[in-house]
Amino acid sequence: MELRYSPADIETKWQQYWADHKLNKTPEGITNGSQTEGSPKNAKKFYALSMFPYPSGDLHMGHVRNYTITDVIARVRRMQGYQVLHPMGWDAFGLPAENAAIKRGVPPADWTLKNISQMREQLKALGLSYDWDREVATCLPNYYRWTQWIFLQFFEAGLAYQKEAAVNWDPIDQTVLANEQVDSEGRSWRSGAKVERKLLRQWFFKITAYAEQLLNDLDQLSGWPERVKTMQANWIGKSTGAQVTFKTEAGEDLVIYTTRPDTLWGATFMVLAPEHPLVASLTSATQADLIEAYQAAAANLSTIDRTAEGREKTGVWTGGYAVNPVNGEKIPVWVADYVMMDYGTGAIMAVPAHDQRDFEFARKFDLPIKAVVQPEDEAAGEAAGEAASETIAEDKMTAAYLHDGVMVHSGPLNGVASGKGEGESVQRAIAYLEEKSLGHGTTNYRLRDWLVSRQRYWGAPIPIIHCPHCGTVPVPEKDLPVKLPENVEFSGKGASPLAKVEDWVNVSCPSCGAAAKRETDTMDTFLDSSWYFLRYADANNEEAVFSSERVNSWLPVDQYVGGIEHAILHLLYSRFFTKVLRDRNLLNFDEPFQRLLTQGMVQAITYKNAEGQFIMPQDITDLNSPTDPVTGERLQVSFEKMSKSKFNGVPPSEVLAKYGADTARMFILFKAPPEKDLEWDDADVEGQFRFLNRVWRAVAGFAQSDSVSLVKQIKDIQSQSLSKEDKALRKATHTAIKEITEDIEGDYQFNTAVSELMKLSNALNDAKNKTTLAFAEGICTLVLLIAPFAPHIADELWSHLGEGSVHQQPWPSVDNTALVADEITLVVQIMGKTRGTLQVPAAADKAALERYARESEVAQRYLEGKEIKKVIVVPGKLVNFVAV
RNA sequence: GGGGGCGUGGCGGAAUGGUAGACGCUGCGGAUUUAAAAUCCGUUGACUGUAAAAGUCGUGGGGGUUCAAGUCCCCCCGCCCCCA
Repeated sequence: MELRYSPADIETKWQQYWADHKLNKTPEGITNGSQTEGSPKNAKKFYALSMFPYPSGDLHMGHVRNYTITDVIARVRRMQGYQVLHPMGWDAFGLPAENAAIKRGVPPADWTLKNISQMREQLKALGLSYDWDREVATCLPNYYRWTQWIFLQFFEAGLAYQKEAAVNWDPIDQTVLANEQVDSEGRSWRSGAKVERKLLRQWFFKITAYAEQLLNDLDQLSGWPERVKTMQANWIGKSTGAQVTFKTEAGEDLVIYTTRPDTLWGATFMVLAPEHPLVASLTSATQADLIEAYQAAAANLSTIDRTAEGREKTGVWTGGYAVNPVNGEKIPVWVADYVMMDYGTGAIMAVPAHDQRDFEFARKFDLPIKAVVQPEDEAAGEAAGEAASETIAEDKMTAAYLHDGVMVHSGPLNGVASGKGEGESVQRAIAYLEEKSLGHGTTNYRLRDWLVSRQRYWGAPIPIIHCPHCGTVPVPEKDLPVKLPENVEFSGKGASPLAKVEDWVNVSCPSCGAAAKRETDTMDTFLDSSWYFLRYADANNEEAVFSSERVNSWLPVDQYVGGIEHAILHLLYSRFFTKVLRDRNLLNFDEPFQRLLTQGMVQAITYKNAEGQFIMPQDITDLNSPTDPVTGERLQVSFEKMSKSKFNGVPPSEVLAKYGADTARMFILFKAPPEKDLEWDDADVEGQFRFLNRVWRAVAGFAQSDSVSLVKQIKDIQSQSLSKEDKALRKATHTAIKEITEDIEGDYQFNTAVSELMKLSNALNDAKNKTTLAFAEGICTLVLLIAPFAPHIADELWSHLGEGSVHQQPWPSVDNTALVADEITLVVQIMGKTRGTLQVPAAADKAALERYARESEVAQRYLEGKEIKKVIVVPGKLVNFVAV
């Protein structure tokens, strides 16, 4: 055995061994009455999953971190005797492939498949324990056939529909986007372009039908980070309130939605969205031109622009009025773009005294303000930062009054406490409205239906045929998949490239046989990724989307790992799909991902000049005191997410070539807790490499000594009969087992798990006698414990110690007798301050501990001349004297 | 404005209410070496102090609970994320 650790010599060897011996194959059950092949029925199962990557062609450090985390979990579970499903695949549809086709003329399929095989090799080089037999790629017909099939399930269930709507248009990618795919600044999640508004006929999925479930079932997700659940809840945006029917002068019903029906008596005007259907009939002849111009201007603005806080309010009076049903007051109806047609009813009553946006609008257009909530007393008014007088003076208000108080000028609500609680104003108002048949309590969601069609080529074609006679006809199941044609021209402009492929578009109607046309839009790639985790359970099924039995036995995913950027998008869509497929009786669980870990970013150091430009490190003379190569000014140093544009990317291939996969894995796990951002540091990588070298030398030294024969006797070891030193070593060994097992089974504290490996390694190196049974046990345990983290070196070392692959050995178990110490360190405190420690027998009882402490030199010194008031004895820990 | 998270040495980070800073990196000193790399040993919160000791302060700031607070409670400051 080599005394020098050389990862290049062992890593590919073991990767080949694992593949040859099918170590990572998902266990297959036995086919009999109750069990289906491929389903984990008897044993405990564990489904470990990383979010699958887009095959860009190159693995980056974020991937390495994500997959290493899941791999450690999968490997530990296997050693613990679980049946493990740990698959990998490709989120392979998407725009980069199409852009490559436009730029370089490479067919998207070729480009994608080449990238996949390249990245697959990179993944294999990391020693990730995937069952490659279950690999999926969403761009292959044997996968997207079933994506199309699922689309038809949605269609059949009435959850997929077409409608004409003002949608988000990405001018760079030349396609529409769902609301979730536009950030808070109105930019595309992919291209970063400012999205535009366009009126288009598009396909939608009725995710709003599941809004309530998607919100409520968040409670089931105890293994999810709180902030992800909060983000989803915010996105769904449930609000409760009431719909109230006003009457226009012409006698038409004008229904508004409000979360504060109790303030109805304070409504002084109304506002309609520019798109509201009643605008035309309400508009007077004199206002018509102004209104039309305003509508035209609003049509070009995105939701984000229209609702931005602090934006100057705009609006136009229609010239019309409506009647407030609770008090018969006639109030003017305005049109303004801060009211959205697709939220609530597209119409609001404006209560400027108690709504900030209404307040700003009223002040700008000099509309009346009427307060109907008054602070309960002066103190409340002052505390709230409002007018200090007992009553709010409408003419002096500088902001809407949003705090609690008492209802006034509100007919039946006068004197009632304002608020949403039991018996408070909001509930009383709803009861009143319902009693008088003026309105009713209702619930509203911010969540909108999911726009799923895209005007691009490289996606799953929507399996629909448009027939002039039969209308929208689903492609019959037997005709799936609707394959993407290959003879396509890519221009990157205008409609979907599919529209120009005549022989593909023109088909006969499956229903009546007449000449008809295929739908030329493809599906949002988020559909592909909303069910891939189900397909892994039965990845090679040619007959069905999956066997329900297999899916029900493997799912839910026990541990899902991915980036926080999918907190809403992918995770919300996947939850929605799961619920719909459950309601189609295809599976029997509510939530797809039991536990979720959102790993932090991988960052590296960047240098920025005063203009905010990133400077390449190789242009900087002295990295310890970096200055601008041109101006000589001091550069700003910070850690940012790795990227080419910031000149701080570290390609995984470089690290693998220099140190090997095991070092890369260990470094990434050790450097930071998984959910926190990780700062790349070459010196720390070096440190990990040194650590693996120490492990190698320690084990190699032992394996070459005569003591290696002791390995067979380890199972007979008994702490009781050992020397003091061996006992201590054995305690270190079993402490490591205990701590590492707990770190992994608990909150995935890989950083502390690795530090425990280091402690054990240190204890072994410090051992004076390296020929003992306790030492042999320590060495073998170290190799077993390090196996999930650094799988190659562990297998190489194990091959010199034991039989078979280390990854097929059982995870070590703690011998509690080894953890018992003969002596403990007793802390002596005086008045709560630690003054010293002493070694005492572990078996000492409270009285004995107090006696030891009292007689100790430190206590004598500190307690001299003082009176002991009280003694606190914490067994096994400390004695504290309270003395004056 | 609302919600969530965070604040600990030169750095990354550890600490069931019980010795703060585990483990690692960096720095410093030393051994080995013709020299270097590699390796090994020691040291590395601040301050006071010494021959050796020993002591004081210290987990963003201020208060509180407790024999004992990084940890629990109240107020404040700063940073990050999400939603408006």
